Amino acid sequence: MMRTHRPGEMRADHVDSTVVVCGWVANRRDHGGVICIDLRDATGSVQVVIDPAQPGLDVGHRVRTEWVLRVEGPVRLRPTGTENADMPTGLIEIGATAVDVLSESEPVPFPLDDRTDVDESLRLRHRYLDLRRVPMQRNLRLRAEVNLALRNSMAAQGFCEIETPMLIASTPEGARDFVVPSRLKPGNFYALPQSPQLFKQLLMVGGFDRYFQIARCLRDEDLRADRQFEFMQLDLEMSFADQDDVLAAVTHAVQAATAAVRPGVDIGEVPRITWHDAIDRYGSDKPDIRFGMELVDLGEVFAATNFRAFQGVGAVKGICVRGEGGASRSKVDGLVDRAKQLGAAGLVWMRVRATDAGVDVESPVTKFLSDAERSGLIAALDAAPGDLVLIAAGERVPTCQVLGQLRLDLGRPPVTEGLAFLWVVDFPLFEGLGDDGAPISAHHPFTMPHPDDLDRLESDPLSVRSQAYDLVLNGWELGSGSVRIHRPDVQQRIFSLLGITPEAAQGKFGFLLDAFKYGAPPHAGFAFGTDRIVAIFAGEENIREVIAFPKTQSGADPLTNAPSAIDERQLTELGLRVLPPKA
RNA sequence: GGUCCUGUGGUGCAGUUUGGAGUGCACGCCGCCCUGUCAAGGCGGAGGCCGCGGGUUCAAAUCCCGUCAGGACCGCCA
Repeated sequence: MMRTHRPGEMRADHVDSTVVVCGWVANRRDHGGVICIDLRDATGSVQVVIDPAQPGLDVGHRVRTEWVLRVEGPVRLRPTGTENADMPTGLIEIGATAVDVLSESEPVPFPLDDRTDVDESLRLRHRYLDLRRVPMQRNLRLRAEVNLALRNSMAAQGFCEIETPMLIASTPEGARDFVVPSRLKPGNFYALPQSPQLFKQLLMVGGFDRYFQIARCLRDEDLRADRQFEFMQLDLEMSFADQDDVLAAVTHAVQAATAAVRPGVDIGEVPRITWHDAIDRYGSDKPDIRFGMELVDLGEVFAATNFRAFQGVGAVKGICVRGEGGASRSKVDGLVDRAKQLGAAGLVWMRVRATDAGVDVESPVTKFLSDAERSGLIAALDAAPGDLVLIAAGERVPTCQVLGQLRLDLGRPPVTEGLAFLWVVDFPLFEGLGDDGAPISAHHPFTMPHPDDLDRLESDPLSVRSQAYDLVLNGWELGSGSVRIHRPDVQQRIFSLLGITPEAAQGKFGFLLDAFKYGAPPHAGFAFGTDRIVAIFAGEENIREVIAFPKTQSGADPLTNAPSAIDERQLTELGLRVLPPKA
């Protein structure tokens, strides 16, 4: 028998039983006549006490950190005064009667305690050691809990789990594809899926009603703290369902995931905000609603202003930063620079001060403002002495976005604080006009326009709302979905608006359009990134901390050295030749 | 493609602003001592391409240029 118990499970009620435990040496304290070892496995650690004078136990002096031991002996209460209240197993210890060295270890390249903040590339090069550390153990087990809860929730809601292929046809839309050369058809390529989007719609045509998958998605775009080449999504699609049905199903899943990792926490109904309101109030289509500092419209206050910068603009908006009125001039100048860097023409700042007459503002632009304007903006922003007011003016959406970013810079709580889910609904169907004058899909070209806006599709496309929606958590975009177009005539109108000819559409998505000829059910779906939701649950700002083997920012894996060159023979087999590097 | 930050014994840092001997701290490692510690303790010791290349200088970890690696961000991510 290899073991009878696990180190972290040992408690006082095991006293007097003889146990066998296995694990790694987390720490050793060799006092000469007595040796204390903390033996660790996935469950935690327990103190093993070795008397090296006993026969066969002098090996205790040789034992080093990260050696793998099998220890046999009675569990006993620690002598009075030597208990360790900081350890769950701190009341007891194992008095070793036999110690087998199962594996020796060279000195490890970095400490495996959780006090040391080790360089990340070193951690990744020895990820198998990093994984032994408490934070990675905790994060990956948390991730497994979330996956399990999501899967159980989907199953309980009657969704059928179906795998879709990894080797698919490349479509030029969207993100850059990873491609895989075909051996049997040299010169041709598969693409790795950016998402199972088209397949899940085909599954609806195929009569599967409710599909889900925890799917691997791949996009060859530059990496970020919240973006890897490969990432996981809870992907789902529902037939005979509308937007509310999808939102309810996804809400159920994230409620279950939250409850799994935060026992007793019920996120309740997830609030909804329209895209328009999100931009207006938070300057973002993924608002972090854990804190206030909302954007306030000052258009009325400055309707008749003599201040040039506020005249004839789409919007004048302000935020009130509580208690920042004492900010240094250099900090305030930094905010102005930041606003300009974000594309604003400028940023007006005002310190709110108490005066004999009440409250007033102090700013380089005060002389351009009337008494009514100053009191009006103070009232509109509910500003109090000691506050800092920031005002931007210009085209509505970009102006809101600049203030929205400043709001985050100045007020965003740490990632570990709070869970604020939010639905953002009524996205515009198109996000703008391309260079060729044709509108650009905000979501993807299969998104159903809002029924009330359908008749403006051709006349005023940019005003058309879509039945697309995003799920946001603490200001992170978790995922998005939409009601899909299932009618060929509507799809055709969208394609022609987008400047996609019927021939081009047939070439790119012909199989989907063909499928829709044979009785496509109305359907809608969603997908959200599980790496991101797990990272937030884990209190990590970086999804690499919740991925077992992530890539670096340059897309490399320091552990396996991917990507790497391949043999000439492999290239020949695939009909490929590598070009010399650009000079 | 771009902006910014970082790179110093195995690890984490200080030293770089103002050039002057690889100087320092903590951990780890090796040896000896030690019967109750738990980040054990005491004594002793080993360990350096200061990321790499070039330049300036009598002299470069330090200044300049380039480059590589890691990170944050912009672009990009239907």
